[in-house]
Amino acid sequence: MSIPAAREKFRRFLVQKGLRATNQRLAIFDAAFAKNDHFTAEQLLDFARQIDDSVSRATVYRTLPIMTESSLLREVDIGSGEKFYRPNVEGGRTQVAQVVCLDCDKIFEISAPFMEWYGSTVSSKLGLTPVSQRLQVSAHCDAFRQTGTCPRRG
Amino acid sequence: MSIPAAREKFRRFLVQKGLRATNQRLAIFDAAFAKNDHFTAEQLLDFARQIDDSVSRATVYRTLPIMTESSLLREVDIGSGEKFYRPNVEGGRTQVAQVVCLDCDKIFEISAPFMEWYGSTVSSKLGLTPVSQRLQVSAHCDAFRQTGTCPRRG
DNA sequence: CTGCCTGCAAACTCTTTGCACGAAT
DNA sequence: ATTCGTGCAAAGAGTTTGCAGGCAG
Repeated sequence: MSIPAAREKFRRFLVQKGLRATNQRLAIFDAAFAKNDHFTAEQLLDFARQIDDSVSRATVYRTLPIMTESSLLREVDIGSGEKFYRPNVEGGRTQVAQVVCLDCDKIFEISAPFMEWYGSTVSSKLGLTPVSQRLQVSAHCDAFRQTGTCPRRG
Repeated sequence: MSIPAAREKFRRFLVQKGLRATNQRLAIFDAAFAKNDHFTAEQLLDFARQIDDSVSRATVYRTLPIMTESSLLREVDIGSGEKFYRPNVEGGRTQVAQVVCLDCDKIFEISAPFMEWYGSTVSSKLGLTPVSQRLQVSAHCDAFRQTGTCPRRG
């Protein structure tokens, strides 16, 4: 999905929910989709303010759940105190796992379609219906261990 | 591993690390192992105080990492603001996935040995060495959806 | 116009930390 | 004795919320 198309989808989602397409919400959208990488709420605030300096922290925190619910953003919790978000360009149907490098502080995403099967199998045994599944691998960087620097770092 | 054996292991771990086997640390241990279920830091504090009412919140928070490092406890982060812990009776070698029921608020643990394989496979492609992996399934309770109550709730 | 949205700042939750006292070795 | 551990309370990080004014529909 292209960025303009996603922007239109966001607009439509807002209208459909009886919400208003304010400048701030659209600036936050643009900030989120300008970088194709993971970001925190704070980073998103900084960037959204470069587009519209009236955007406040509160509005960012209020907009993030809306964008997550509309599956324009995916929430990525790596258990580090703060949550990460990332544009969900594919449309949100793909199952992905995160590989978090403890040296680079980088988050890689890997397709992991078997997760869905696993969730269903395990849940049905417990009398549950799966909603979502998260697989996360924490790892150390080989290059960092050998040379003391990580090529991906920065 | 029996509870007395685990208690002895904890004592030995403390001594070996040059730490002291204080009454508070042992009360926290006893509280953690008295219930065979997940608990939060706050719940552990309550329960430890029933054993030794001099235990403070700070000491609980300072003791939890020690017990986690000694692999007597396992940390379970379901991305809900607060962390959960659970006695690691088997010894910590087993790979487990968590199934979290969104209706019951209960955490089930399921053996998932393939996770280790997955972590290694994916990490090596990225030039990383896996340290740990977490798989978590969020699900709704079928019984709750049909009857409005969940038998496991409470 | 009406009512949702906003920024601000205060509140909140969970966890960590500085300090002076207290206890284990 | 010495040194580490403790409770207390304050601080900290990240996020949420109450309120009075502002802007979209």
